[in-house]
Amino acid sequence: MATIVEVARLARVSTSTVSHVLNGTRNVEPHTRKKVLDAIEKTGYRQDALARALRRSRTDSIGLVVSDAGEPAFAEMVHGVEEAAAGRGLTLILANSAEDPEREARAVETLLERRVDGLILARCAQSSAVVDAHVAADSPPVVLLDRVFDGAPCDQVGADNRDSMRRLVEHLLTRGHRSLLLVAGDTRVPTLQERLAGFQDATARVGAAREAVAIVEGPEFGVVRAELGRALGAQAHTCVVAASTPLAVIALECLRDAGLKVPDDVAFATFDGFNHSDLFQPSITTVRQPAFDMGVAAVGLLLERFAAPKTSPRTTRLQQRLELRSSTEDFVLRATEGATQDAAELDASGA
Amino acid sequence: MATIVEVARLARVSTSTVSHVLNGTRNVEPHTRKKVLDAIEKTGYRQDALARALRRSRTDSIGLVVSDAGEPAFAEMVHGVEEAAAGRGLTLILANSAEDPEREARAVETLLERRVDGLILARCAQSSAVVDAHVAADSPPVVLLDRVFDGAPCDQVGADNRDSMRRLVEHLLTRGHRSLLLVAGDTRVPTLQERLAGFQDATARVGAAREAVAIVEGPEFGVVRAELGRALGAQAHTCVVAASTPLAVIALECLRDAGLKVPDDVAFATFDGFNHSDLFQPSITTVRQPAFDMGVAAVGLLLERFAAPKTSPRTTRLQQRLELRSSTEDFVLRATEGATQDAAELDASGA
DNA sequence: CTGTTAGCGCGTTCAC
DNA sequence: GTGAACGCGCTAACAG
Repeated sequence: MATIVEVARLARVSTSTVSHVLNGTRNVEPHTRKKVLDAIEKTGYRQDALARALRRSRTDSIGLVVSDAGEPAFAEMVHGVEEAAAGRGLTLILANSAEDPEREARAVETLLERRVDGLILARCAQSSAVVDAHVAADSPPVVLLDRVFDGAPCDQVGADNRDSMRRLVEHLLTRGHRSLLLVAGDTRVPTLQERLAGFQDATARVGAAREAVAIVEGPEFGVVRAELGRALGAQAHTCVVAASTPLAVIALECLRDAGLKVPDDVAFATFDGFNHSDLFQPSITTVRQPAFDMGVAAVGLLLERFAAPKTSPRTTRLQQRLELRSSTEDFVLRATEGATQDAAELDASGA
Repeated sequence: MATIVEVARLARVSTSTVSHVLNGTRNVEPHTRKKVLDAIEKTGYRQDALARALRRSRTDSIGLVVSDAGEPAFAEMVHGVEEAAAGRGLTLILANSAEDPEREARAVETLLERRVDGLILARCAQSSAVVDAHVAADSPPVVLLDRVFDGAPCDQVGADNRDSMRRLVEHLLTRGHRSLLLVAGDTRVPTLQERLAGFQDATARVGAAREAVAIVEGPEFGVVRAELGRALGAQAHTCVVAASTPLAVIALECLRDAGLKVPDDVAFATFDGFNHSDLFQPSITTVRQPAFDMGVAAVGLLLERFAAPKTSPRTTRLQQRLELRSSTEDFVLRATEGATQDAAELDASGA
């Protein structure tokens, strides 16, 4: 590979002139400029981003660490981040922690060694103190993605999980459901914690029938599955709500094993959801995360942070879309008087 | 950030000793070693990957360009590449060409500027000559992923598309189908070209009923959709086969619009497919691409290429899994004599 | 076993 | 408008 020196020699100018032609950083006579460009063409010269970065102490790259590259929602965030980054001339270094705090810490370390200009982190459930330290140190700037929390010392992009879950459950209540089962999962994860809170917000309003509301939570998928199986046997719920796609998979499997059909026997709704839900049965009511846009927004925050390093941290919450489908809409409640009455009240109160 | 010089000063040794402690590249006395480690601890020193790479002329990074980061199959490949790369101490720079030759060329250029040690390319349909040139130049080493072709001047990882399609169609023929419709898509894409060839391999054996076999191809999804709508109206096919997930989506929509139910009115099968197909109806017979493993294999080839730069290019074809589901298995052919007879023949011939 | 030093390729002063 | 020279932080070759 040709270097800038060879280009300069061939063009009979100094390396600094070549550099200035390349970067447009000062005026150069059209004639010499042409000589330089010709020499570049002739030698097939290509800038060395390494040397350039070393000298400028800027890499024009950002790092992204996701907690589960296999999950479609995260894949979409990656997609969004790549799109936005490429659009701004930033290259993307991608790492996957696979929900392993140790791998996450190593990934962050590697990215810092590579001197990324900024860092976007979708942290894992039990993120290590090492990572926290870097987040707080904030050099380079960090944006937390998806799993955000109040009072974080840096910029964040999340979804309005609590609100969306509340809206979803209120809708279900309006339709007359009183016996709901939430598959909440690992509530140490902020996202799932927020969704649980939203569920409680909504169900708290129906004091009377509250004993009919059940919540299955736990960090282990196996445990959740077992408990869910028990819960489904113990009581007939009219609607099951899953707080994420993996949990929805477990729930749907459990329902199938229990011989319960959606929506004939029980209604069903989930967060995140499945692609192309409209094409398949059961067609599932879904709170859809704007995953791509969240990735884009994260890059946006990072760039604004580059421009204004001192301003105080901001949190962006993107709105989720409630996609109503037959899994809840076609479920026919055998209306008891109480339920119908409650529903009427809720409607009247404008939920 | 502390540099190696400060560490050396604090430890009262030379920078080269620090370097050797860091890299384990020569023996150093336990005592001085400890001094160095303490100094590193105290200063919070971290290696600068940029300077290191510049000096060693190796970045320990690889570049990956995919043609559609939004497609789950590619997302899985990315996942596999990341996993394998991280496992070998390589960081991954990701770019998405979004099926745009120009973006692809820019992405490759950027990765070369960043001096990646190797390049993995899932090229877009109309890959530019610029990219071809780099592939041929082979510095750094290139591995073609997914969209491979005979006689490529570099290593490749693909799937056995032709074989798998042949197996799928032979299975369908065995079940008595004679009137098949293939949604082939953009046959300039090697993958789809191979699947089309496999389809023809299999159907060529049933000479008699051949006029019943239809193929819808074309680079534009919109055109495919329109043609498919016409084809479905023109003739009653017993089975529709989609050559990829996006095509499957179009096909399922067209079938729905035509009022045809899967599998009651028509059987259906696809390549790549949808996640969690077992949980939904229609539950679709799918030729599943080992996307993750393909990503892993690509990194493997790259590493072997690092070790042996001169050996001639190799192509790895990973086997695809045929997942039979109710979309084909529950379809009941109103058996004409001819069909049953043909099926018996095929069975006897051991397809 | 340890230190000195040259340069990897570039951008950027500071002179002219 | 142009060029010479320095240094970003590190490793490798050589010297002791």
